Amino acid sequence: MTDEPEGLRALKKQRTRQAIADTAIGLFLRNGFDRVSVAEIAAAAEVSKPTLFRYFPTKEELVLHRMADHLGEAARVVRERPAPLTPLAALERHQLERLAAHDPVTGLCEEPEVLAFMRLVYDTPSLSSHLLDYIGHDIDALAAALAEALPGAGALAPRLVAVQFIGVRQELARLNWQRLDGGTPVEQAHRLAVAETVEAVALLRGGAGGRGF
Amino acid sequence: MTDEPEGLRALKKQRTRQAIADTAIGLFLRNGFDRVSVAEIAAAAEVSKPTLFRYFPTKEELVLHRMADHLGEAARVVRERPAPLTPLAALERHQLERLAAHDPVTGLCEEPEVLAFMRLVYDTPSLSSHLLDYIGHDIDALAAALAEALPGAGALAPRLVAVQFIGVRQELARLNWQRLDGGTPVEQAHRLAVAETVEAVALLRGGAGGRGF
DNA sequence: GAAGAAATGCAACTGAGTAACAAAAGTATC
DNA sequence: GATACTTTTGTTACTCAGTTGCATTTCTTC
Repeated sequence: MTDEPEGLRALKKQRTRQAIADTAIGLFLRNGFDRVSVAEIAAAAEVSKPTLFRYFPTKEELVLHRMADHLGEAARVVRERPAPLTPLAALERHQLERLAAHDPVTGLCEEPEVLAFMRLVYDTPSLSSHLLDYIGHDIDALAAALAEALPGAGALAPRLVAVQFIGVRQELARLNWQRLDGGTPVEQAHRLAVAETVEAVALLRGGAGGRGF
Repeated sequence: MTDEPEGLRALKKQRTRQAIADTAIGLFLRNGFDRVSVAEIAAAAEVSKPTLFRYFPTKEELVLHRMADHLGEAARVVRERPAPLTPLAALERHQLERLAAHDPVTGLCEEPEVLAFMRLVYDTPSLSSHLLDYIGHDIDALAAALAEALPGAGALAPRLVAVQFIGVRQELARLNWQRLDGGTPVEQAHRLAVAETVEAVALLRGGAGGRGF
């Protein structure tokens, strides 16, 4: 999976990177993103400011890199789907599985640290703004995978479907988090999330026309 | 429409604002967004730096405020649609009208300054990133209008349809611009844009299921 | 025309991000 | 195990976006 170039040097790099990110997120959660300076973070992590920026290109990346792992997940799901499944069916199944596992990417995770982390991202404009950039790459990847899966569909439809699916997925994740953060019990939130996911995919599959739109 | 609080003071304010924005965009088009500092802009516009920031909250706004006029247009179209039209039908008709008028918002405008302006926005990461924030507000407004138009639809479906429509509209606009910027003649680009708009709305209305997704 | 309000300029500041260069630490070679 | 080489780090100083406080000018109002 991930290259482990081994050696003492690489090990220390990983540790430093982890230490910086942990320190930063800890401070952000305690005091708010805008009220912590990178200089403070660097000092708390016992590292100089230039070093900090050698590990993370921007202040926002200190937070958002944790979400980068799941980038391109939708595209992978489409590519690796078993033969009988349509792309949308595979995406739906995968999404339901992630919901059942209470995976943070779905927004449905009751862990207090995760909830606080998501609140940090959603409540900080510069973070949620940057998050949209990530999502853009996700759309690109999914569009490519869809075009590959349906060679006869042209270039436009896959792109549009990718925009729609990723947009909807993101919207549902935000909704899931909002409910949990608002105090809704997990089991209830999970039932709602499942129902909404099924409804959303049905909407994507069957269109909005039949519903009066 | 727009308040005109009259008076010599208000007039000068409008003029100053216009002068600052024009100066800034001129410099950006000439040298690139990242290679012009706000200090330069302020100097060229014969204004101090704090004054510049009293008119525009960020460097990006100097460019993007020109797109703010059309914010909430989709929501308005839905609210003011004539009785027999469904929301999607009204949005489609309006979009086709804007295309016929070669309205810059559609991306289909051959004016060299407009083309260059859009290139500036699309090719500058911090600008296209900020543009997404605008679009977010557009989605919110359309979601509200759709929920109003279909009281029985619940809260979820209107939101999802809004996400889908605005996302798709944006994608098509980018495509239109790319073609014109790449040298495609306007008439041809217009025909393609019309066809794609119709196809996109058909996709939204009828769903992706029937197309193998 | 004078009093009050609003807009501007000036100077100095904070905070993100970068560049140059020197010091230190890890790796490889004999 | 010392030596030469490469990578990582710290220090200092810088650029640039955006802000603040205060004095000054400019418009409005009476």
